[in-house]
Amino acid sequence: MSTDKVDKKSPLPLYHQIKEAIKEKIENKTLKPHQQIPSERKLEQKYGTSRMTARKALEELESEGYVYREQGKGSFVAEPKLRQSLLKVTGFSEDMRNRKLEPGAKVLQKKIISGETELSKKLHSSEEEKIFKLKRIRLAGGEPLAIETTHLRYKFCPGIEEKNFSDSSLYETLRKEYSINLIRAEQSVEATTADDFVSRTLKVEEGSPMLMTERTTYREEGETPVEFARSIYRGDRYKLYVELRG
Amino acid sequence: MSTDKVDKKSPLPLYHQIKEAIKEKIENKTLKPHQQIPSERKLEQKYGTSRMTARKALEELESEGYVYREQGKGSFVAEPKLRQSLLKVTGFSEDMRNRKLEPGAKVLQKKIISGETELSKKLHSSEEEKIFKLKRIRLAGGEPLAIETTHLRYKFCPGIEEKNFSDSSLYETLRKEYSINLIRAEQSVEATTADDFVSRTLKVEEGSPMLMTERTTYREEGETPVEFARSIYRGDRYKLYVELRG
DNA sequence: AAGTGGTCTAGACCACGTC
DNA sequence: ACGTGGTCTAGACCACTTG
Repeated sequence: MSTDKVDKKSPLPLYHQIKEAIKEKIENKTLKPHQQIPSERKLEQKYGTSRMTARKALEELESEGYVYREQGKGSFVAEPKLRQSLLKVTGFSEDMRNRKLEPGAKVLQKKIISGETELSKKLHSSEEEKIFKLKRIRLAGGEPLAIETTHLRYKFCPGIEEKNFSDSSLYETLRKEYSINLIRAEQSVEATTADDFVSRTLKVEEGSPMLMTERTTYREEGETPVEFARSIYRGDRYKLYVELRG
Repeated sequence: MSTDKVDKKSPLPLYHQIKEAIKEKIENKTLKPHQQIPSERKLEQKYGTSRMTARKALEELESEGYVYREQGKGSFVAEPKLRQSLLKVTGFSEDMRNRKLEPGAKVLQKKIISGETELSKKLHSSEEEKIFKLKRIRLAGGEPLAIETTHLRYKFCPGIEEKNFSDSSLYETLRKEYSINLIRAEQSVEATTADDFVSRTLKVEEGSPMLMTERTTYREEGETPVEFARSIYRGDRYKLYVELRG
C-alpha cells in the first residue's frame, strides 16, 4: 500500500512524505540492510520535487540512523541494530518489551507526601507542593528484576493514586490520561551492592552487584521536571545499552 | 581574534566556517545563553553567502545542541548543560577533563596479538588480523579510577606500539597521527564486583561495586569497527551521565 | 565518462510571533 | 506590517567512486 507519490497540497512537508515512504520500505524490509537506495536525482524525478527536497529526506533518514551515505557511491540502508540502540526515554515496561520480556509490577508503597527538601530540589518544586510517591518491585518474565521508586508532581496528575499500577505502564498512563509527553530525561548510572532490604526483595545475595539509576524526566520542550525516579536493578540480569555519537 | 569573514577559497565549506565562528562566540561567552543570534538573513549578508548556507550552519548548531530555534522568533544560544550532557564519543582523558580532573595512565600491558575468536568477532575482523592490545590503569587526579583494556585493529594504526600512552589521549593520537575520526560507538554498561586483581590494582576492597563498560567504536560514517575496549571503574567514584530523548 | 553525494546560489512563498 | 524560521525550486560546480 505504498503510493510512491507525494501530495503537494498536504500540510506535511514534501521531504517528510518522501522520508516516511522510504522509512516504511526499510521497516517492512522492501529495502534490506546495505541495499542501495535510489539516488537523490532518482528520487527527485520519482516524486517530482527538487533535488534539495529529496536530499533533505535522505539527510534526516541518515541522522535518525536509517541510512548511511557515502560520497561517490550512494545511500544505503543501515543495519537495524544501529537504529534500535539509540537512547530513548522509555519506562520500564517499554524497555522490557524491547528486550522481549513480559513486564510486571508489585506495588510496595503508594502515597502522597510533601516537605522533602532533597526531592523538591530535584523536581524544582516548592517544599509544600504535593508529591505522589510510588514504590514497586518490577518484574521481567515473572521474576523480580528491579526496585523502582518514582515521584510525580501531584499537580500534574491529580487522582493518579487511584490508578492500577500492577499491569500498566506509568508513562502510558501519563500520556493517555493526563496528556503528559515525557520527551527528555537526565539520568545517572552507578554501581552499588545489595543491602539487606534489596537482597530480600529481589532474591539475590547480600553484597551482589546492582545497577542504580536516577532519572529526572521533563515534559515537552520546556524545563519543567515532572518525575524523579530511582531504580535498582539486579546486576547479573540487567545491562544498559547506549549509542554514542561524535 | 574572530574575523567574522569567510574564506571562499578555503577547502572548508562556507557553512562550516560560519558554524565555527558562531560556536566560538558561544564558547567564549561573547554570546550568552538565551541571547538571540543574528537571523538567517543577517548572517547571509554578514558573510556574503546565500541564505541556505547560513541556514545550514544554524541547523548544525541546533542539532549539536548549541542553539535552539523558534519559528517566528529567532535563534538563541542554548543552556550549556544541555550541550554537555548529550552523549558523546569521548575517551577517558576527555571525559576526565570534562569532570575537571587531571587524566593519567600507567601502562600494564602492551602487545600485538591475533587469533582471538571472540575479539575478532567484535571487531568484524578475520582471526589472523593483527590486533594491538593496550591495558592501562587510568588515573584521575593522581588516583587510580579504572582499568581499561583496549584493542585496536593494527592495520589502521601501524607503528602505534611505539607511542607514549602514559600522558596522551589515545583518541587524540588516532585523530592526529592516523587521521582516524571515531564518530560512533556502541556501549554496554553493567555492574560487577571487584575480584582479587581489580581490588589490588585499584586499591579497593574485594567485592566492592564496580561499573563495567564495553565499547565498540567505529570510524567515519561507515560500518567499520576500529576499537573494542573494556573498562572497569570504581563504583564509589565514578558515575555515568546520560541524556535521553523521546 | 558517468553517476554519486557535498556544497552553493538567488530567488520564492508560507506559517508563526511580535508590535 | 514586519521579521523570523520552514519549505521549496531549478539550476550550478565540485570531489569522489566505479566502470
